[in-house]
Parts: sequence; C-alpha cells; structure tokens
Amino acid sequence: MTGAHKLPSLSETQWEIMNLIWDQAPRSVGEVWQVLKKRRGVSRNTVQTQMVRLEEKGWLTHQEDDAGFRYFPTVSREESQENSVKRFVKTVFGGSSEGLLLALLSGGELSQEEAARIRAIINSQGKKK
Amino acid sequence: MTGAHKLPSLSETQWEIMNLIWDQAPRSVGEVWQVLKKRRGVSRNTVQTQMVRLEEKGWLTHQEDDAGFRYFPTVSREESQENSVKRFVKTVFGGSSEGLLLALLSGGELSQEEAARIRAIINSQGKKK
DNA sequence: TTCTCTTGACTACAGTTGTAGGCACCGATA
DNA sequence: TATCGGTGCCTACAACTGTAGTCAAGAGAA
Repeated sequence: MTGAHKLPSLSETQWEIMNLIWDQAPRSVGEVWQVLKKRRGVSRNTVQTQMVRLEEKGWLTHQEDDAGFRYFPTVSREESQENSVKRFVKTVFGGSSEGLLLALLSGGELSQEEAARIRAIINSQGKKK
Repeated sequence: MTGAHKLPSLSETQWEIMNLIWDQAPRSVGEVWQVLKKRRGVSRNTVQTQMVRLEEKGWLTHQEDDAGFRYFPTVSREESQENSVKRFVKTVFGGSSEGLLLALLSGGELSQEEAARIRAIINSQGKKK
C-alpha cells in the first residue's frame, strides 16, 4: 500500500489548490477561482496556469464534458500529506520526528482541546500494537 | 520571547546549510562545503552562492578574521523550526495540527522507540498544565 | 621570486513559481 | 444579429533556486 508516487513536490499555492480539489472533486478552473479570488484576489488566469502546471506535474487530470474541463486529483490527499511530512521532517528536523513534535508543542499554537485530542490519538496508537 | 522574525523562507538546500551552521557556528564556506561535498558532491561555488544569498535574506551574518569569513546564524534554530512548522501545518493541513500528527503516525516511519518517546513527551505536556 | 591553492566577488544560465495579459471560440441574450 | 460572459490556449515576465564557471588577490611552497 501507500504507493511510492514520487511526483514533483508542490509549492504553497499548489497545495492550496490541491486542497480545494481534494475537498471536492472534480472542480473546474472557474470554481477554484471563485474560492481563491475571495481569499486573496487572484486573477482567473493565475489559477488556470497553476492548474495546468499541476496537470503537467502529474497531480491532476481532467475530463471534458459539456460544462468544460473538470479536474481530478491523481493521488490521495493522505498519501501526499504523508510524503510531505516525511520530507519536511528530513529537511527541517534532520529526520527527527520528535523534533517536529517538540516544535509543534512549543509553538504555542495548540489549544487545550487540540492538545487533548492529540494526546488521545497518541495514546490510542500506543494500545493499537 | 519568540520574536516574530519574518525572514523570507528557506528552500530545502538552504535548510541543509542552516542546519550545519546551527550545529556549529561559526562556519566558513569551506567548512560547510566539506560536509556538503561528501554528502552530495556539490561544488564550492554552489555553497558559497547559497551562503551569500542566506546573508542577503537575513539568515546569516559574517565576521572576518585572519582565517577569512565566518558565518553566524542570526536567529535560533528553534524559533525557525517553530515558524516553519506553523506555516507547514497551515499550507499542507489547512491549519490542523492533528492532521499533521496523524500523518506522522500513519506514515509508518516511526520506530517503536520513537513512538514511545513521543507519547512520553505528549503525556508530560499534559501534566505540565 | 614564481607557481599553486584558497577564498571571496562577479557572472551565467536553465528551471520553477506567482502573477497576469491577449486572443479566439461558444453559447446566451438583447 | 451584435454583444457579452465564461472558457481554454499561448505568451510574458520578474523573482527565486540550484548549479557552477571565471577572476583576481593573498598565502604558502618550491
């Protein structure tokens, strides 16, 4: 499982777009644009360019129907996130997952609730094996 | 504490170099090169260019002594890692730290020991407040 | 004193990214 | 039918990246 997809990595903007498409696929350029425009006033062609590039890189495919082009992700969000985390841990923390976790906790970004949920996840994992 | 440093973000190669300098500062271009050359056969000028760019971006400064230029980090590794994690969580996980943690755990990259240490960290955090 | 090595400065160049303008086509509408 | 909004295609362009070559000055070595 977890195929070793090995697509070229995503820029931040590209993550933003991929996340929208993973949230709900398929999506047209126009639909993605509607969201991004509201979020940060970007132009339609900007979005289109990125989506074309994402297809070139292998992250998206499209089908054409009477409504136009509809884009689909080619890989799952989970797999992509996992790969991305691995790489991130390697480059920023020299491979130490603990380092990542410590930074996450010291960052002071977690709410009480979030911290609690994280503990719950960790503990359940502990039992699981 | 944790000054809002707001330097332009680092590329992967730049993280690699910064990590070497954080490991031991100050460092000359030659010293950094020695390590990188072994790791991935890069040329000296490549390293120098990057270090100059890092200084331009504000991540490094240098002093000159009789041995030549010695480079120092301008911000702490911890602070930089924390900022980097925040941004990463935002772009890849739409802001969900739990998402990050789940990906880390599902990634199947953690050894038993590492998982155990992570649990320990989490649990101690729990008590701490 | 020459030749060589190290080092810092400057230059180059292709690939990626973010951003967007212009054009042509098509269907709806006035 | 003349117009208009949406769509896809092609082009552009500056900034940043990774990579490295050339050069000149200084430090030793022969």
